[in-house]
Amino acid sequence: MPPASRPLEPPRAEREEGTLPALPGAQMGPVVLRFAPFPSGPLHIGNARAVVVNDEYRRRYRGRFLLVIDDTAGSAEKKILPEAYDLIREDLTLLGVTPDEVHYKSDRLERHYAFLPRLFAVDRAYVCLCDGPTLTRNRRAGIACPERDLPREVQEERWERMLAGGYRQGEAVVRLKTSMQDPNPAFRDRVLFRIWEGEHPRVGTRYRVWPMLEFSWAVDDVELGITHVIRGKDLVMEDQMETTIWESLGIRGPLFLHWGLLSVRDAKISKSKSAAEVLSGQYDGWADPRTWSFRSLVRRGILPEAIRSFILGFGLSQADITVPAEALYAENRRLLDPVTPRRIFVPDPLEVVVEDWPEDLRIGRLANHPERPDLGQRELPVDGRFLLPGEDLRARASQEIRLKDLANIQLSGKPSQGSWRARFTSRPNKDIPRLQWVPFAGSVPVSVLMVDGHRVEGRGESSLATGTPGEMFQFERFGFVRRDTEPVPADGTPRFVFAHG
RNA sequence: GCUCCCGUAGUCUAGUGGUCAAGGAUAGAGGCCUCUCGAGCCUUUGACGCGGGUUCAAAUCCCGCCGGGAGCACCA
Repeated sequence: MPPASRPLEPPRAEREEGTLPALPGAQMGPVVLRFAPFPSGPLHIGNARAVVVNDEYRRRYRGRFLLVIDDTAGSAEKKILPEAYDLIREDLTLLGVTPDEVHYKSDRLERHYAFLPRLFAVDRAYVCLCDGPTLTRNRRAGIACPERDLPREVQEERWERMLAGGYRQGEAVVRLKTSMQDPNPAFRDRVLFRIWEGEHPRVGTRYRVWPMLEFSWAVDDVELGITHVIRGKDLVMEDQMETTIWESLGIRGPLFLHWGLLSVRDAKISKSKSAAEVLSGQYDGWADPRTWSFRSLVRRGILPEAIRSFILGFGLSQADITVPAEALYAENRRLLDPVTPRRIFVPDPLEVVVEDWPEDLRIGRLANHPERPDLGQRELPVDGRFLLPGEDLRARASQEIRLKDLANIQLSGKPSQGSWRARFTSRPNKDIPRLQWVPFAGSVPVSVLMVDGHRVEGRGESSLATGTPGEMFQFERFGFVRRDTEPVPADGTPRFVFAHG
């Protein structure tokens, strides 16, 4: 009968609830949320908030969660990456989020086209024939475009001509009539449609007139029945645009809610840089830890549940925040620690020979978990020759140290001929530095991929040689690791990925 | 510069006029543990940006200031 131990199930699922405020005007059932990524790469930690918060509200209100791939034409700086369509869907699955519906912006152009005449009808849109620089200059100066007040018939005719290919890229745009005197220069007669003659990865060259984000959403949020748009406050001007459009038509749209900017201090979230490094082969694919993609986090053994509670802990505050990755690790550690077996890994191993090793001490018994006797133990044969972590060894060159769970030894200064000498002192536990060890004979090479992309090589206990990809261990005095799902290299060295300490 | 947003401990967050001499998490410090100087457990340090007002009473409401951030694209 094992003594009292921790519960088997990961603790504190209950902590998850209650951190997000109630959704204004929401009722059970009819709530419809959306997550709308631009397909330029896989989802990364920066998208986590949008996914988790919207999904959380879906769960709470038993509503619907729509994935709307925001794949309008983009720009030179923001290019669609064709494979991102699949990557994004896989990443949602990784997080345990299943969209109720999936839509593609690029499938909806006809709807956007069909909507625009409603704005002509209320005299709130016009076709502007200024070139780009002129448009910008006039906007800044508050000067109206000469085409602005041409009659509706002319606007509609020019619109038809745009659709028919009568203008080249850059020659015409459709603009919303707000006011050229609006105090916010950015808000003066923003562009609704522009011409783009490139080839789209999904719809090819079928369309040449593309809506801007704000207009497409003014249409889609209403047509898709979105009730709440919850996203970062960097998009507030888009709210204003949508609202302006709806008000001019007497349409009632969804409610907008925002959170402030979240940056993870230790994660350089440069999506474009990551993409470049991945595509050039500098990085180890989209799951390279340096990308901070969802898949890289999962590869490291960060549980979706940890990402969830990490995010939900921020609530919906509009303050801009910078959090250390440690906060995410703390969530993960809390879930992992109670259930994760311990193993021995010795980084940068150095040989230590204990010359007077006792004859009768031939087996080391190590608990698989310090607080879970029910998880059993394993036995390691010992003979006086060990591998110890180099860094610790050098720092304790002539001290007495404890081989954790085994015996105490006195190190005798500097190494000779590549190995260190030591004398056996005693067996019982002692309050001296405790180091992890592995028998010199019967250990295996182990490689651990760290967050910065470098590998720590070392030796581990022999049981690490084989196992199931994805299994988690805590390497004592090293950190939590996950057996890599990438193929084992030709030399057979088992590979792990470092999660955190 | 203009528009908008935000300001509770090192960091993140709870708090919507009294029950707050401000709660939690994480980090820090100290201790514990038949044994992780990197896990765990316990204890502990530490905060309402500043100045005015309103009120019997303000972290909570109002004004000003200071500080921080975002946006200002024919990108999303």
